[in-house]
Amino acid sequence: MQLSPVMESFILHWGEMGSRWGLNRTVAQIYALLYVAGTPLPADEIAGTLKVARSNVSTSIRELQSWGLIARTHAIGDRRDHFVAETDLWTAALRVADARKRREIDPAIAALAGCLSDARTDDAIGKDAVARIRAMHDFLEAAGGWYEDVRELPQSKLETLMKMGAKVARLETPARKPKKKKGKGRR
Amino acid sequence: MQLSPVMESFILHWGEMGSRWGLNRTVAQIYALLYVAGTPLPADEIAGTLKVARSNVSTSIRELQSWGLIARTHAIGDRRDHFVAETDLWTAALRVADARKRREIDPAIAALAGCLSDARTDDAIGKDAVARIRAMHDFLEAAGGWYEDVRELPQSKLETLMKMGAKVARLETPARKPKKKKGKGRR
DNA sequence: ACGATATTTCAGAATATTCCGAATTAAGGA
DNA sequence: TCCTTAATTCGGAATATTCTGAAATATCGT
Repeated sequence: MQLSPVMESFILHWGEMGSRWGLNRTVAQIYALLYVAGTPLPADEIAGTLKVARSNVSTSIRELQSWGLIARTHAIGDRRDHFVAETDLWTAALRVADARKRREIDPAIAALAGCLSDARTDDAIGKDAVARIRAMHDFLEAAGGWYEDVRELPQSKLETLMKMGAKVARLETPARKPKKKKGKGRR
Repeated sequence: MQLSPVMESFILHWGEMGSRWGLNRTVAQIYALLYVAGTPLPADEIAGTLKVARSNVSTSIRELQSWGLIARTHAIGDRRDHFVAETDLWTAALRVADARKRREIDPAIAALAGCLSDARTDDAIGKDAVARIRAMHDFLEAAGGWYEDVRELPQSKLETLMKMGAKVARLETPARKPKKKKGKGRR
């Protein structure tokens, strides 16, 4: 696929960004390419466009699928798999959040629970240290529970909530000093 | 400092976890150590306890400070710097969120804005591709704006909101099918 | 079943990151 | 000031990650 200058720079920026969020460069770039392209692309064309090995694309695609960020499609008269990016950004963001919760938060909670359980037979640890570990466990559990609650809301509702911003809470704190902002108001 | 078995396992788990969130192992372990210790510790003792080079501690401490996760303190009659972890987890989480927004989200928005600006003179890019880039820009900007709104709320209000969970939105969607859950209800 | 094309696997090369330790700089105290 | 101790810097070693290219495997049409 022929990349225009802006597409190229978009993909490059995404590569950077992705690596800060725990994806590797290739994975991030493939998502970016599929996202701008907006049309299904076969693996070899992805490899050619991004100038990476075909095998690398194969691995990266598997990872993107594990995040739920791309889907496999087919074109008639073409045996090759084609891939499309999830272009709805709410959906994409929630997929990533789901995956991170499942892979990182949940195991962390479990590990902390394990620590707390072990702490009962560890006579070298202080009460307050245990209390701090418990605090962290409870904090993560509360955050996870909140996420699960919010996650069940329909997307439209989430969008509304986000547009409302802090107004939700303002209902309960009517008297607040007005926010001073230098830039032009958003939205 | 003498570590009990549970403390050690806590620190080890944190090292794992931290590396998934973009910190390196040493940085994460130092935070974990200071967090369980609950008391200020000098750099050389941190190095000794975690069995890492003193210089590594120096570097890692600088990074933890840049995240606002630890603070420097002093003990009378001791020339050495001592360090304490931020033990309030709300504060810590918000500090990390602030830093990530500033370091990652804001620059990404700027980069996308740059792409959009350049797109006006890029005649090889399609209208719909530009529209998708714009969609991503707007999405991030909306998320960032929401975060700024929410960020200004006092911590107590945030805690309340979190405890309320999805009930906030339920006010506006009164008729929902009851959630079926296998486990015991939380809280 | 066979050949053609598509995909995946994997060992090791290339690259990037983390970490150590020696050297340097900074900060007291006498 | 000079000596002692604390802290930092930084080159390069150790380690971890990513990427490639060749080989193996799978899939499809005939």
